[in-house]
Amino acid sequence: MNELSSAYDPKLTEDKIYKLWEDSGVFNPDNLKGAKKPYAIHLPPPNVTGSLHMGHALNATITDILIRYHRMRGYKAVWFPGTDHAGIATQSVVEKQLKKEGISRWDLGREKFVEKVWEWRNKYGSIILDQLKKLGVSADWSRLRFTMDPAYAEWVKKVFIHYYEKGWIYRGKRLVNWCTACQTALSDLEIEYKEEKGKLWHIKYPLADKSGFVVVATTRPETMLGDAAVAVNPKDRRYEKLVGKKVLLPIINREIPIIADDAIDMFFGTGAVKVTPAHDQLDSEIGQRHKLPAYELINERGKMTDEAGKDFTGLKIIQAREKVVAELEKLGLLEKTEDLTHNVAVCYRSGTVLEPLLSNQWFLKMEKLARGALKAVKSGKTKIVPENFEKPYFTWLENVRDWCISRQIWWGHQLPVWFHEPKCVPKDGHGGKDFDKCEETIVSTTEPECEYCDAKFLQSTDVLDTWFSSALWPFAGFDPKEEKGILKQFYPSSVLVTARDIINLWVARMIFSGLEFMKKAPFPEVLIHATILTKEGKRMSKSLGTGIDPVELIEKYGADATRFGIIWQAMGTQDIHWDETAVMAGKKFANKLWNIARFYQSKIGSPQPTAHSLRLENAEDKVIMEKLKNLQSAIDQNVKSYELGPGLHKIYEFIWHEVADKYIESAKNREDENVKLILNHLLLSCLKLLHPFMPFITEEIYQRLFAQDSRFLMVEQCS
RNA sequence: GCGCCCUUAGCUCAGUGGUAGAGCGUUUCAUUGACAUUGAAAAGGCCGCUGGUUCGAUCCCAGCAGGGCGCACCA
Repeated sequence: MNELSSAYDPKLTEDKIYKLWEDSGVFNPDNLKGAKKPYAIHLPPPNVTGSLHMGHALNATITDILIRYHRMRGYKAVWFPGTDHAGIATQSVVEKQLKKEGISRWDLGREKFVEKVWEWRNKYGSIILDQLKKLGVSADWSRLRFTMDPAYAEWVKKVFIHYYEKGWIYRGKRLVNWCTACQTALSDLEIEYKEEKGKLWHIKYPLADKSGFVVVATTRPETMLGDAAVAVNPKDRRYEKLVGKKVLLPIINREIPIIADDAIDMFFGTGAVKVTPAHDQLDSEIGQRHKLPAYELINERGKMTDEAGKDFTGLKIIQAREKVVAELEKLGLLEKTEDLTHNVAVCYRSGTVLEPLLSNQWFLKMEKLARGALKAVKSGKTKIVPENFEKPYFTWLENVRDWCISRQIWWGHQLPVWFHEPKCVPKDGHGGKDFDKCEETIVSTTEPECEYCDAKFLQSTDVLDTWFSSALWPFAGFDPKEEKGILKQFYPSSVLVTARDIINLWVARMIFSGLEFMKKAPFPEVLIHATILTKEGKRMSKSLGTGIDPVELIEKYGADATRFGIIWQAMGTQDIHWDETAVMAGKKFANKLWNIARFYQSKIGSPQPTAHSLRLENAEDKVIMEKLKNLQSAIDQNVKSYELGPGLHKIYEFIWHEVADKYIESAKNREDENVKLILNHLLLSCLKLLHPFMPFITEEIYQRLFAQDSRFLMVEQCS
């Protein structure tokens, strides 16, 4: 038992202690002898787009506290870690990196590009794991998963085929949100809105009978080339007499009808709206109601098509807009131009303005799945903590549209869909027969063979929405040899710890996937934790330079201090305005604890008999023991209701101001034996209480002062 | 437009139907004592505003103002 140095140095402790834990195998529940009741949490798999930020650190710290707390209390606790391939997000960071070298993904081709992304994921995947380990995360690394592991991929295919066979997956040409930069469709949840200053052009559409004009207001004049109607509100008196008449669409010179539709807001613009069914969500709905044709003006590259007319074909959207405006001006049909600030839909990854356009995509019918997910929460089988996050969950599920699950990117799970070659290849000796019987599309885990001819099937080049695979996280991708056993023991898991921004994107989809494939919701509780913002209340982001790297804090103050600083501020679900002084307080607190241990070492030396022999004759002994008892049950209560910040504040208060400032100060003047027993009991109890929050220093002190040898870890000493 | 949340010390935040609390910062004093990453103390608050309920409101209720977030709209 070496003497403790006068100041605690996390650098001399943390790596050594982490190795001790890893070597002991206690992170793997199979090695927890005697533990019975399962306690399981799945790490929300971080995207392999880059390194972890404070949000991950908060999530990981909360989870580690819950896991360690339960492991210490005899639960068979397991934390399943892993990472997410994060389709579009990862693809786009790799593309950006390539762009710096002047290469596009098209230059490389699909196969080589995907290799590059794998290289990226290997690099960042391991950086992420190192970061988690530095924080002290006690996850079961022997069961690390990645959402593109072979076993995971098998599940993804199985799930797709299951839905397909139920008739819930269909392919259709629908209006989707198209990102011209990422060259892919996006789901409704992948849209973000950006406020932008634009213009509102008022355009005169001449009535076909030459009796006057209808003025429409638009922010996108170029789409007039694809107008199929002008719509007004049926209650709008101004246009009452015009409904049913026709206008002559300028430039294109197409006669289009004036129709009445309830969706039109009488008070915006002129109350008359140009309807472009192929390039606007609302217009598309109006188009369907009124059976209007959809003229596809804009292609997937964001350029005008032939349909836009000779003068416009091939122009970029902005060029087409300028040209249309110029033409209208020339024709004297531009009434006026107003400035307007409005929100434009942008891609959540590239920030590019999204184009609504018609595209062949695969959709998953949401009706029944959404109903199940709604019921799970409404019935209380799955609780969202705190409750107020239930409302947005309900609202989304109640109004959800079918989920566009196909993406035109290269990084991800290719759809298990196979298309017959365009032409049949006669089988030897059987030429020319039965070709029309060939299946055009087959859904299958493996490459199918045509029954009727020798043509090959080509796999769909689309990949699945990344959330289609993350939705399976609570049950997919385990080693097939032990999958059954793991799911039997640890499905459903005990709680899901996550951030509010992915409640619908991820949590809702895990719930309905779990219900569909495991017949049970994947977790009884969803803990929604705070979001960490800058001190000024701004979003932390790498690109804005407002991000903080948890590893820098760990280097500077130590992992325990970092965890302390995070949890110290995590008082509820209120956003955290990050304050580094809390981490400094953590560092000081670690040193305080260390010096309590030094005092113990110098005054008492060796471990004392345990609490059974305590006699409480002295008043201050009674008081401190009473306070300890109260603290212990308060912490149990706090952890149970996920109030980790308040719990930590109480432990801090007790250790610093009760144990150190009061009890130890008075103990200095005492010579009796009882004070040694009490101090022994106090220090050990404090280590146990604090261990889930600050695992390194507590383990280090425990190893130095209490453990008989290094096979004895805090984890096994605290039930 | 609909919904949720926030407003308490200089800063970041707790908290309770009955003298208002922490961390950091500030000021004063102490000093080699387990710890200067220390101890003792102090200053600093119409607990956003206006009404209501109550013997009593920072807390409960209503309204207002300011800030944040989500959803919808954004022609």
